[in-house]
Amino acid sequence: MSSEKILLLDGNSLAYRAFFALPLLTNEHGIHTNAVYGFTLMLQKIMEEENPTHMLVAFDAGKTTFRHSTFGEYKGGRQKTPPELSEQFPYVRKLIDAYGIKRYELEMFEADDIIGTLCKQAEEKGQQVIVVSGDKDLTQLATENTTVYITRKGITDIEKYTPSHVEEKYGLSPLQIIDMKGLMGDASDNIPGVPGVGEKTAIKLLKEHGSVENLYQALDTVSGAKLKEKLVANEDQAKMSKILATIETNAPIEVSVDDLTYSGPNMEEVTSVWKELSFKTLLEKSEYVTDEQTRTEIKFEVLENVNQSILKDTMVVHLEMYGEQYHTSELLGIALYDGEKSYFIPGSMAFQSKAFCEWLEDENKVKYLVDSKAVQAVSKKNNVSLHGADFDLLLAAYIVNPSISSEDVATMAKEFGYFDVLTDENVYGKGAKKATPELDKLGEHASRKAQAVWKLKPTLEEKLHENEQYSLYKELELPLASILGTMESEGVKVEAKVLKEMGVDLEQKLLTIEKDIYELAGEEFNINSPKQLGVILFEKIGLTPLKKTKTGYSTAADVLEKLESEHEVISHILNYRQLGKLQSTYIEGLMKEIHENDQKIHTRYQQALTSTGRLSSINPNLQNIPVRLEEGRKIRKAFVPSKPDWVMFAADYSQIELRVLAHMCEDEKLVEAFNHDMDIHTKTAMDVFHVEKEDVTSDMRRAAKAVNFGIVYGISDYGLSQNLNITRKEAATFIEQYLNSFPGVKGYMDDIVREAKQKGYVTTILKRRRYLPEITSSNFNLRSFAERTAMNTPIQGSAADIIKKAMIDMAKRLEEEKMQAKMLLQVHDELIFEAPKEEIERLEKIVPEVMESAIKLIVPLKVEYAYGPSWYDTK
DNA sequence: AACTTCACG
DNA sequence: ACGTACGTGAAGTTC
Repeated sequence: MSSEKILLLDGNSLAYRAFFALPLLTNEHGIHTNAVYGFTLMLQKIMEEENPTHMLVAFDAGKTTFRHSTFGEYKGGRQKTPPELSEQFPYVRKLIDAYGIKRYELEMFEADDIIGTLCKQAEEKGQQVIVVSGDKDLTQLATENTTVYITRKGITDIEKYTPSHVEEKYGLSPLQIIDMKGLMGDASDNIPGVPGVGEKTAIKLLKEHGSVENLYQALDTVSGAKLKEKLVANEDQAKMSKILATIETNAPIEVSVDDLTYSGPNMEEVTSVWKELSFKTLLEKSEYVTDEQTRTEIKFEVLENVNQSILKDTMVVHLEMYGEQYHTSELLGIALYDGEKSYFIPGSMAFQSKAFCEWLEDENKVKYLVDSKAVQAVSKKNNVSLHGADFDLLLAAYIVNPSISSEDVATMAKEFGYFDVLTDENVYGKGAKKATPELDKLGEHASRKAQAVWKLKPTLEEKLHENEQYSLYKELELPLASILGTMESEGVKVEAKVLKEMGVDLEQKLLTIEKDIYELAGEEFNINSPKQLGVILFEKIGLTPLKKTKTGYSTAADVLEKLESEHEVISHILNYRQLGKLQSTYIEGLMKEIHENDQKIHTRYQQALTSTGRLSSINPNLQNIPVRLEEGRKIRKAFVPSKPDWVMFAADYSQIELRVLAHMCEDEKLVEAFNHDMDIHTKTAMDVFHVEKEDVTSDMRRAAKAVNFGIVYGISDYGLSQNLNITRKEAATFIEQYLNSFPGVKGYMDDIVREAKQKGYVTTILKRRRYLPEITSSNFNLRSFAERTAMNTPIQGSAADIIKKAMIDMAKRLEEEKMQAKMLLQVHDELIFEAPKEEIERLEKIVPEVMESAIKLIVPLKVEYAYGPSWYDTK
């Protein structure tokens, strides 16, 4: 017997199995990938275990097969292949090609028949044959030389059918499997068999008689009158069923076993398909990708300090910091790369180098960076201003696809097909084991990052151009990074004393409320534990639970508010929660973040995180400082100017999201409302409730306001009903009335969802993109969510575009006017400045002017502003 | 690390 | 029939 081993796979069946075994995964371009992924895992495993010399994947060619001429309803009544699966077949084929595996399909024949035919040919050649499928019918092919692998639950779990295993399982020979199918039929293929005969009876009959034909010859000896009757009545059908179940082993195929030699995968092509489909786990695990040996070696020179001679006109500069908190963390070293040579300067000495600082400041020296905002912030701390930032890897990757959202160079690089860099976690370790590596390793890591930036620049820039996003990236995000870095580094002064006094006061109040609650509850417990609180309220006191969470009773504020009249303790709990939040998050939390040296808080803006284009703020979050309730709003009294005789100045866009909506949908009434600067909620109430302005009650206005919010969020009757505490039906009526009153809005909502389905993504005014793979999902929830996102993202994202542009214009204007005023914070639709009193008059003119003209819409933008001795007073 | 709650736009 | 309003971050509890 030859040492050749042939692997014959049933492509359709395995892809089906994979599809139903795995949840519906998608990559960022909206392609479903679960079937391809599962197929890949099976393929990897089986090839590793079997090491075949020959391979083929067979596919079904079309709907009609030769079996249909025997039985028209063959495979009738089958559910249509879900579109989520059919769209994956091209990728399965592509992957097979990349592996260098032959594939074949033949008109009028099924994959089974191709496999059966090749199976016999291979056996004749003396090859060992392995057939892999998810379909048990294939077990009829098992012989001494052929083993049939059938997938079990999951994807990589297989059952191996040799003739003896078939015997063991059914008490039949492999060929008798066909007879068995003939008698019992097969619901999935719509093979009728003999009605009333199932697996048990079929096996029993075949054990006695051997085959369908023998059975019918000896029908008299069959015991059981009813059974005999059924067999007689369905003789033709049984014989036909057997024919249908028989795999053709003599199909007119045009390939022969000799064509199927397999010489191993082309891993470059395989990984490129993996990249396309975002198979991150496979890419990470792949030796090809992560093995030290396959990673190209890099050279870098360690320098004591920066000398003039290495500083070129164009370079990558990368600051390697310990962790992401660059405001406080240690600068471990600086990597420089000029396209040929890599340098690493350990420690923070580089900023001592006059040559380096001057080079950073020189706008004619072109810099490529990983994160230009971080470099700007750190530079500013060293009294240096970064100029000439020309490429920012983090921002470029984010604009191409905001869902990437990793700050790690290796993770970003991998997305774009570059693998010669390690993850920070790999180099530093994680959790308790996290530590700075030795100099060599650190230098190599930083240098690899620097080189990755250089190599990735053309790839990303090409992608940006292709998507028409280059100017969004280069003229909006990149200059903004520098401004944000400066704002972060500038920081905002916070009076610890003010917070502390509030804290003492709160402490007292909390203790009192705590005592009251314990008394009313009749026992002491942890009020901060929803679980314990739930037991007290809903079991001990016996209130009615109105809502449940995954883990138990919901004790969220909206639930408690509905129970307020039921028991006295509720209002105390709500009060306790409110004050507790202030104490822990805002008093204690913020005090921890005040820097010793300058009494300031330096937040970090995440410029490459949100999927809509907004910024986010962390360590601490300064975008959610209380304002709605007076007690909380007092926190803002601690936010003060950094210099005596300066004031805080805040300006915010009024109704920016609804104005953006008006701009995009061009609804006549909405546009007119803004052109006349009407109160938009009142106007909405007038149109929805068909009343005159004078007759709009406060409740009507409140409802209209909620509807407007709903419109911006991607309206749903349920959401609105929750918000307004009305029934879903009433909410649905509101929405209908709204959309009838503003037909342009309805048109926009319909169009944007249709567009998202067609393109797979939505865009903002400045061509920011968000991919929405789930918009074509057959899962109602996933699809609905994607549809609401499709409606909301262009609105929220365009508003983000506008304020970002305003920030750039504002920074420029302040510089041109040589003003001292500083932009300190951005809170989505507002900008907060500090300025000397003398500049206020000019700011009152400049800020609204600049913000209102940031981006021209078909409706005016409106800015309101206020100033005072603290952030609290800017109302 | 997941869940719940709540602060903001 | 399905069950959710969009986008965030931080704190505290529980597993």
